[in-house]
Amino acid sequence: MDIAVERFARYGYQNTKISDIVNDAGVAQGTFYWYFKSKEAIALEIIEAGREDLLAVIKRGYRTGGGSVQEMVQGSQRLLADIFRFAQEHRYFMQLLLMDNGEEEAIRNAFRETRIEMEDSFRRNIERAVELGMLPKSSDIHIRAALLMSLIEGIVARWLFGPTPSDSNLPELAVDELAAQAVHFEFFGLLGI
Amino acid sequence: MDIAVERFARYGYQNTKISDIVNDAGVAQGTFYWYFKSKEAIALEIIEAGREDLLAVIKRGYRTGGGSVQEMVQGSQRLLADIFRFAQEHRYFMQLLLMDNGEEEAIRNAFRETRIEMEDSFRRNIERAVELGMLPKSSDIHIRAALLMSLIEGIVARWLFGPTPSDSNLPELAVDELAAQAVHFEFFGLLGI
Amino acid sequence: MDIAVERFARYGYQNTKISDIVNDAGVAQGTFYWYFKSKEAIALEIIEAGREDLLAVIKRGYRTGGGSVQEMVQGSQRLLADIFRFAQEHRYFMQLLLMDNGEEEAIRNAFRETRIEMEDSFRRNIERAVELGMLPKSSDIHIRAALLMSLIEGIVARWLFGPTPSDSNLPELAVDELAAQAVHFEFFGLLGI
Amino acid sequence: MDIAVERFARYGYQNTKISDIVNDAGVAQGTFYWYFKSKEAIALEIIEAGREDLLAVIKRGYRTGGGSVQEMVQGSQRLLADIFRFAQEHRYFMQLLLMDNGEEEAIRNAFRETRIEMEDSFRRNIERAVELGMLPKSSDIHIRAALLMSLIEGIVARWLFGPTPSDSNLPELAVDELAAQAVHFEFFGLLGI
DNA sequence: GATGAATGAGGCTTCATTCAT
DNA sequence: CATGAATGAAGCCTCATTCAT
Repeated sequence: MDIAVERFARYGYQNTKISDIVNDAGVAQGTFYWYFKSKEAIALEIIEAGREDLLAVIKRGYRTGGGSVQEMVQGSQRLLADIFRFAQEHRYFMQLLLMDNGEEEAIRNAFRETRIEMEDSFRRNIERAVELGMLPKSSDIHIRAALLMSLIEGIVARWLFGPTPSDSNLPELAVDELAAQAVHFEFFGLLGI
Repeated sequence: MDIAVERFARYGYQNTKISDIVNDAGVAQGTFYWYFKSKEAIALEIIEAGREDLLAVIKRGYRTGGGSVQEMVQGSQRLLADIFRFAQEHRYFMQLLLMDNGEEEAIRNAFRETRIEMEDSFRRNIERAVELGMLPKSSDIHIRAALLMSLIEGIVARWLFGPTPSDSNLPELAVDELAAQAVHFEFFGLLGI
Repeated sequence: MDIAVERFARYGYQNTKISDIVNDAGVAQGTFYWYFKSKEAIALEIIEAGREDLLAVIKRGYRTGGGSVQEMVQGSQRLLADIFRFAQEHRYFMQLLLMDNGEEEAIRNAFRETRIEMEDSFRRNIERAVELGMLPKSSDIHIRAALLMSLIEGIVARWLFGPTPSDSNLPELAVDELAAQAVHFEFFGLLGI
Repeated sequence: MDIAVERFARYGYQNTKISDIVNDAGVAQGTFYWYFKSKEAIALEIIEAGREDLLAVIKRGYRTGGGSVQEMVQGSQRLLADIFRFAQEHRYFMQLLLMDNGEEEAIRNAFRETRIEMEDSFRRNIERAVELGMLPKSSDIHIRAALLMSLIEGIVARWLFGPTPSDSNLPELAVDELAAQAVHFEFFGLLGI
């Protein structure tokens, strides 16, 4: 699965031949089919495993127990840092999750659902913060969650998978710096102090 | 090209057969090759045409001639509205641009460059605003541009191509409402008044 | 289709590779799929064509307009001779029809139905003869038809496709001789005059 | 072997995987190869066992010690009944014997030889009856045997393995009734009293 | 310009058989 | 005797591209 996820991310699902995977793995073609029902099956297993790990990270990051705005911002920054760290450690999975709007129905859906669950977590987070009076009420919580999720997806994709202009230091940013910048934008926007 | 871009967007590049395109077009298979050198060639032509149109919209939107913060915000909102309108009218091209990180090297690069140019436009916009003292100085302009671009890409993708939760009214939002929400988040973040 | 039917009959459906057929035909592998949807499809087309021809022969052979027993026997002999001649001229199709209780569901059914139609024709023939008083009434017309059909199938299979003992002259028998022998057994049995 | 013969008969030799057989048997794949050299080997063993049993039945049935025509008919009916009973009790083997003109050379030949031996037994029977003056002389004893064998094969196949028209009572016939009908046709034909 | 038949390389999957334990 | 993981050859089918007309 490690070999497969890397190849899927680097060269694409369709461009990855079973023969590539088994060659890398040093086993025979038939051996693949002892462990996986099909090419699609291994992709779905990869997604499922990644999904669980990622959602666990997000779930663990929820420590919104009320408190000051500053504490909320710090909490958010911690969560983003966790997510970014996860992305760094599972870069091939994240590349697929963020960038592969693949051509295979089932696979696309599996990724899609993972992202929906992720966005949902953020939405619940925002909701709670609104209830606690830490964030202003807004007509559509969903749009805020969508904007936040867009932010995270986009910034991670650019951070890890480029491309970035040559004079940008984004790729070299440490996890905590990136989280600081992102969370700042998240709460204060371009105009924020 | 209209037929092809729709099929590419709906079913994917690899899942679109030349025979599908020509069937829809009502011509023979060989005819395709009179007009396009290859399957890749038509994709690249599609991208090139879309790229020009899109960048023209963005270029036209630049009317930042200094002024108050409010004017800047209004200008930005106008630009976003223009972009959203373009996306609405060229939904298949936008779907490919935003969601197809395809498997074909050349095609992926063509999309990628278009997005880089787009992001670059935003970066220059921000730079100018900083120079004019309308936005606070920041260590990395690129990151701000990346965050802004992420915002726009993510929100357009969700707005037009879903999926969105059933209780979200995002898909029904009018161009101007969406632009208002996005620009508000852009400048003030979640906490913004 | 001629090439395919021969290979199917000689070596079996499963043992016949598409590459065998196209090699014999002197065309490329892909060309096969321009004319036939699949390997199964060509088999079904072969069966359909053979079925129509065969049933046409049987239908044409019905000239039972009443008359003496001798005329009935002669009519039956003519019909059998027609069938045997057809079998001789379509030996590969007949070999499949009579001997291939193949492994492919759809193909087996297609052959099966053809044989059912054939047996049905014989049953109607017998029925008419009984109505005309030319044959004794019998509890089960179906069994008589089954016995008659068995006779024809078995004798044709042995005549054309062997194996026969070395001292049997069955394979060398002319169509009319074979028909005479078969019809004699049909009407009079082993004890018949 | 019981499991294998059933699967071979129901789904075909080629459609039966070794893994199917061992799964049904509740043993491991490798175990199969401790008992049988190959897939073909088990098929040949199945055929050999069935062949011996079947020929024993036929041999036992020979009690033609001269006598009246009526006694001859009764003897024949007893033999057919024995064969039909055997077929009923070994339906999967019989299905293969009668209907599987399989694709595997060796297997096809093994079945073929069994049927030749069977037909040979009938031929010797007829010969003796002719010598004893109980049956009329005929130019070709082989053809008579072939016709008789065809009769038996065809009627057993239809009786046990269908298909039969819905208004036929053939499938419900008891062994003795079937034997009576068949032997009647055998000796007297369609016209026989 | 247009047609559509022909090409052929390439990939996923199956499954009988082997073999180390 | 038994296990079950591993092997790898083989075949059906797809589809971008070509080309004679």
